[in-house]
Amino acid sequence: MSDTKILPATAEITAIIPPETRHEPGKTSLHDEVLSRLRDYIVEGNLSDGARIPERELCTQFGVSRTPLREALKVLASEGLVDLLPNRGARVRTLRDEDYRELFDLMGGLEALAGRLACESISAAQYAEIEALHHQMYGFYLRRDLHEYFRCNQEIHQKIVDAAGNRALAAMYATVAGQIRRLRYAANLDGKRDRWAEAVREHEAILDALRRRAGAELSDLLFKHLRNKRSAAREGFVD
Amino acid sequence: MSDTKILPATAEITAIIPPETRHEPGKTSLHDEVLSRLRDYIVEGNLSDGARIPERELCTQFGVSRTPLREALKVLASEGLVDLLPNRGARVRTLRDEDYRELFDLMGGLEALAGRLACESISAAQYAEIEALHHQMYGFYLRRDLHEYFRCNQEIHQKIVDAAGNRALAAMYATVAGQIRRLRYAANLDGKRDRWAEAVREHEAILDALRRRAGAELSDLLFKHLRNKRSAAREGFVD
DNA sequence: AAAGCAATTTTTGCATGCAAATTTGGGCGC
DNA sequence: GCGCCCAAATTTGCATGCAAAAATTGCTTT
Repeated sequence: MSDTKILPATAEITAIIPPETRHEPGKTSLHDEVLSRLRDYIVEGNLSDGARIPERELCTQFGVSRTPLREALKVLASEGLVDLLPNRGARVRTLRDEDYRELFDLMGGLEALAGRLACESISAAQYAEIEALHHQMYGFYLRRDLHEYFRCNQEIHQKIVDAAGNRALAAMYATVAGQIRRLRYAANLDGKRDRWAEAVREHEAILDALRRRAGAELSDLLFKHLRNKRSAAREGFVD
Repeated sequence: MSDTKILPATAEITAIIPPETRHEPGKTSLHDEVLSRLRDYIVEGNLSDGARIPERELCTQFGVSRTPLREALKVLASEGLVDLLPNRGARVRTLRDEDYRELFDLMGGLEALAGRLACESISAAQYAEIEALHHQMYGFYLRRDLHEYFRCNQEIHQKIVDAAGNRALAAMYATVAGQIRRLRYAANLDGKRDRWAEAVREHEAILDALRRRAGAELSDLLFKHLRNKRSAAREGFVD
């Protein structure tokens, strides 16, 4: 049996929408509401790979008609989260190894760019935040707290992207990160300690390059860091 | 004159779609049809910045109902080509200087990545193609044929992206290129000869790095090349 | 006349309807 | 039992209907 299955295909998605969200004054369109909810739901891995996305069922769960739901599905398909089969409905996109390989490289390219741009414009306060996160993360590494380490790690990378001050980049980064995030990581560390230690050393070099505002160097470090992450991901570990 | 007409408006909806598209094996849905037509139409600059996109009119022009058109608009909005104003329809997105700055940097980052990846996997034949294009482009430079030079230039950059062999990257590149392509360039070269000559030299360095499969170096050259292009674009010239 | 304002028209957002495509569930021959 | 075929049920793609939100128009008041 596949342990990637989080919900059975027929599982109830009931009560996703707290009733008040439909009446509240912050009146976003139903389309936007459905779009972000469904995206989050998929990104967070609540639907298994290749699972059929039943329009009618989701309509009742979200309390909307098919029109806004179908609009959301088209957008999610353009983001690469969903496959649309002509006359055969929508499915959660299944990413093969090759797709993950490409996405990690793309993420590496985007982070490399972010690092370079961040060096041009990062403020002292922004740098200090990242440095603080780095030390925090190091603490989790020493304590072997993988979960918290991972959270810190993600936040550091996100803050570098933010520091780049490029909204177009941030948007694309979010899309790629969303696709990758569906990958589940092994909690078992056996045989992965080396990679973890290496990742921490890489992060130290990254922080150092950022401190020196060494854009091209940081760019290179970040790409290579993601490359290594890509290899490690295949073993089920992501730093 | 408001010649926003894409297809002749026809009373009979059934007659609009060329028959072959309905029977063909590669039969696309109305949604996809409308999406790519409308995207091309906008990318090619046929609609002016900020122009209202009148649903009803486009529906008659494309010969479809509002449903597939609205689905296409949502996707185009997520691609950044269109702005959706709540209860007030869709407009062609107006990009300010700051947006172009960001997009050129993003493009630079993507091309930098493409160059690096291309160095890892490009075939001799692919390299030869690019080299041939480069020489062709040089010819147009010598003859001061800006239009053909520009076409060659674009093709070279596209071929580097293709050589990277990364579909996720290619898709993002296409999206960014689409947004940037709406920028119109001046045909007047006065005072831009220097930048043109510099761009040609940059291209020579790029080709040389690619020949040597010097990934990190090529990556850096490409980013800087795009940075210079970004500056030149503000003067109305793009190499 | 210009500014306000109410009535009308148009446009938008979403729900629903309908035909065509697909899936499902026998029944039948082998 | 196992495949095959065909009718019923479901699902999909798109058009249309309808109420609410703008935009437009025409009238009034100053």
